[in-house]
Parts: sequence; C-alpha cells; structure tokens
Amino acid sequence: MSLKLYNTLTRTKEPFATLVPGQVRMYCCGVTVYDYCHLGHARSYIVWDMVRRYLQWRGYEVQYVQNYTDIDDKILNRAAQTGQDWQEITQIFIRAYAEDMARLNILTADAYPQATAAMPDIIALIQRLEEQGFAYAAQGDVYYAVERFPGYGKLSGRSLDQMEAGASGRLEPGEQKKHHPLDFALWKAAKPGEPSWESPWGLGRPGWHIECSAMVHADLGAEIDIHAGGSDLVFPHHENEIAQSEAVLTSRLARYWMHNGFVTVGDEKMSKSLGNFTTIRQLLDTPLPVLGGEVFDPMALRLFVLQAQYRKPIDFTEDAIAAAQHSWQTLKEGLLFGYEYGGSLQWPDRNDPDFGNPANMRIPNPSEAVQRFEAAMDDDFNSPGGLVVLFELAKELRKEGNVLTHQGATPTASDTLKSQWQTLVCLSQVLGLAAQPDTAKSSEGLSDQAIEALIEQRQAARQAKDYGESDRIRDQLKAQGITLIDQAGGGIRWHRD
RNA sequence: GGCGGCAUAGCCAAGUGGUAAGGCAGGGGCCUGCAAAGCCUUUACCCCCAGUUCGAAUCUGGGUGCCGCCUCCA
Repeated sequence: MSLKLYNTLTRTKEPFATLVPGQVRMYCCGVTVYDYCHLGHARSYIVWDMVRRYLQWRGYEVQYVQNYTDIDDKILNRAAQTGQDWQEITQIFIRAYAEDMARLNILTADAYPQATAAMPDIIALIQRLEEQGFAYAAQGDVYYAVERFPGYGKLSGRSLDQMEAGASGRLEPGEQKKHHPLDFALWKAAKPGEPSWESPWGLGRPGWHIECSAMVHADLGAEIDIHAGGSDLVFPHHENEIAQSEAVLTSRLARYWMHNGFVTVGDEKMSKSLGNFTTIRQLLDTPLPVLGGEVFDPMALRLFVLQAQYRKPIDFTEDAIAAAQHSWQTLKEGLLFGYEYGGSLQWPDRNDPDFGNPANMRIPNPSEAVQRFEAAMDDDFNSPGGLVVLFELAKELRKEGNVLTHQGATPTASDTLKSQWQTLVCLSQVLGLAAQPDTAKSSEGLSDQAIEALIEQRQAARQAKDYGESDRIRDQLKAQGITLIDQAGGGIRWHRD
C-alpha cells in the first residue's frame, strides 16, 4: 500500500511522491498573532501535526515550517484599541499560541519564520515581480497584476471573469490605483503613525500574501512538497501565493495543497467575524456541566478533532464534547494498561526509567493492527479509520485489565498483552494521543492497612446481615476514592479510583 | 449569480459495486443482600425519485435540504 492524499489543486487523491525521496518539506500557514486561538485553529494545527507525525511514521524525514504573521491591520487595530505597543501584542500572542499548542501535544515546528524578520526577502521578491512585469507601483503601493499570470485561479477553480462578475457589487470605490479589480497589494505605503520599513517604493509594509511566498522560499526552497492550511485560505491567500511565487519560479510552489475543513457551531463556520468562537484555553480551563463539572481534557479535544476526516466539517456541540471526553477515557485506560498491570504481569522492563516510551518500543511488524491502521491512514489520512484500531486495542486491554482486577489473573499470555499495549501506545503516538500515569494517587488518603481493616469490619457486618453498617463503610471508602469489588465467591478486591 | 462540498442508527463517524467498521449514548441478561464494578448481549436496509447492473449506501441522471469560498479568517 502506498500513501495517497487529496490535492486541492487537482481535486483528486493522488499518490504521494516527494521531490526528494524520503524527505518531505512542508509549510503550514500559521496564525496572525493578534488574539487567542480558537477551536478552528486547534483543529487546523492538530490535523497538520497528525499529518506530519504520520509521514514520520511512514519513514519520511519531515521538515515542517509554520509562520507567524506579525504585521497586519488586525494587529495594529488591536494595539490601537488596547493602547499597547503592536509588538507587545504579537509577543503576547506568539507565547499564547505556543502554550496552547503544547497542551494539545502538537510538535514544535522546525522553524517559525516571522514576517517582520523577513523584510529583505519580501522586498527582493516584490522587486523581482516588478522587474518581470507581474507587479506595478502606484503611489507608494505595489500591486500584483493578476492578468499577467496565466494560471490565476487554478487552485480555487475559478476564472478571473467569474470572480470579477461575482465581486462586482463589492468592489471598493477608491481602488482606482489598481489596474484590475482583483489585483492585490504586495506592498502598502505607510500611513502616519504606523510601523513601516524602508523599501524602493518608500516607507511601507508588506501585503498579507507576500510574506508566505518569501518565507517558504527562504526556509524550504523553490519547490516544496506540501503546503497546508485551512480551507478559507484557498482563496485568496494560497491562490495569491501561487501567483507570486510561480511567476518568478521555474517550478511549482508546492506539489500538494492540503486544506482542512472547518469547525462549525450550529452548522455555521466558527469564526472571529461571526463571534461564535470558543478559544482553546477557554474550553480547556472551564469546568463544564456536560462533563459533570470536569474540565475538558486536551487529549479529548485532540480526539474530537481526529474523529472526523480532516476535510469534513465538524460541529462543535455539547454532545460531541461529552462523547469525546468519554471516548478519551476509554483510550486512556488502554494506554495506561502497562503502567497499571505491567507489574502483576511480570514484564521485565516494568521499572525501567523510560518504560512506556514509544521511541523504545519495537512492536511486531507487520501486525494485523498496524496494517489496518496504515491502510486507513494511507487513504488521505483517514484518522477516524485509524482510531478504530486504537479503540479495538484499548477496549481489549481494558477488558483484560478488568479481568486482572476482578479475578487476579487472566488466561491471556503476558507477551500477547504486552505487544498489544505497545502497539496501542505506538499507534496512538502517531496521532499525538498520549497518557501518563498519575503518580500521586497511590500515596494519598488512607493507607492500605486502614483500608483492609475497614473491609474486614464490613465483612463482619455483612455476615451479621447488618447491611446498614456494611453499606456505610462502603460509602465511606467510596467517598475517599476507594472502590470495593465484591466477587462472586465472597472475596473482596479493591482499588483506588 | 459563479465555483466547490456534504446528506449513513438517538449523537458522532468509516465504508466508493456483493447485502452496513468503530466511538458515545441506550436496551436486555448474568453476578449481588442491595449496589458498584465487571462480564455477555443487543440497536440502521444508508435524504427522495428514476436508471445502469445478476447485484448499489457505493455508478449515472433528476430532485430536495444543508454548508463553504467568491471580503479579513485555520
């Protein structure tokens, strides 16, 4: 089997073939840093992280670059509103972005280029476009001449005529500087009081799309393998990037264009302008009634995202939150199986310092589970299909764990369980799903001896048919996080929750 | 108006020609003094109509409904 992925440019699933065998150069359009990230951003970056991890799993060396747009109208507006310096704003939200992504277990990029640090590259590119007749200066601004680029519209699948007709009602007056209504700014002349940079056209700052063209080239080279982003970037952002880059390149900008679907609320796109957004930190930090007052687990958020195919919309609802949290609980129990039962199963490496680290696991290859996982993921990163395998493994392990807890032993071979667990841990890691045991719990509360003593009291009460007393003791233990298991033969086992 | 996408159980979601994966939620049973935990078990003819085919959720045509992009946006 080989990997196929959906290319927005061709609107088909294509076999994945990189420019340099074994290497993937991937660029993902990052955020404009003027506010906290919402769930739409979370989905996008979780998806691209999953893609990156899977490519690595498949043996590719992946170079992953993601930019920060740190100069833009929205940043300046925000600064004007709050009275802060605009660079203070960008610093705050770059830090917030990093924090949010770390909580979601998103790997850090190999580079995070920033527009303000790429000014020489940006200016050089605009100059080159101007020299070759793809751009023209007008009163300190520089515009891209869309009519000069024959392929304009190829990514979004539309023609200039169509777009002009569609946009005719919306074209701003006062844009006489443009030769064609769809020409877009590469460089904007400085307005009084705004930050600006020296350029051949006077003081100014870059337009939105040019930074990515310049930074992709600077950090990854002429033709990259994957260029990714949200569906809302197809037009105009990525269309314009293609126009800018390919006008001066002898190659394509990117071999594959990938776009993720939206997070919706009531089937409407979650977005800043609609005001229907929930920020990542708001969701993860607020106890929720649907979760019985618990906080939503970041891994459950990751699961929520990966349970839908990345190109399809996902609706953000209370039901979905609860389902994802519960699903994560199931998966988590499977992931913790080795920590919980590795000792009683006498796994020799149980006490190794890096026990549970997927990097050190050698799972049986090619096991049936791995094959099914890869078959799903090879088909345009079908993570819901891949999760099926994880859930089957996790449920099987959970069952085995319960048998061990309730009966003290299981007929299943220890080696079999170990390999199932390792497979689960490794494949989960490919999706960025990981759980660590809670080391604090066993040392808190009642001592083992105190618990055993209470259990004996309860047994005595039960034999005397004093069920009021026996239930009282059971409730007392329950309140302290101790669950009793009355076994069929009259024996009692217990565990801390 | 132009272009694109989606429609599968209560909810979410795979499946692109051979009679429906998985998750969540729910039902039933076993066990129990009662519970809890656990174990076992169970729940769909795939938006509508017509067509192609031995056979379609899957292909074709026509409907209906919803969404996205065309303006900043992951």
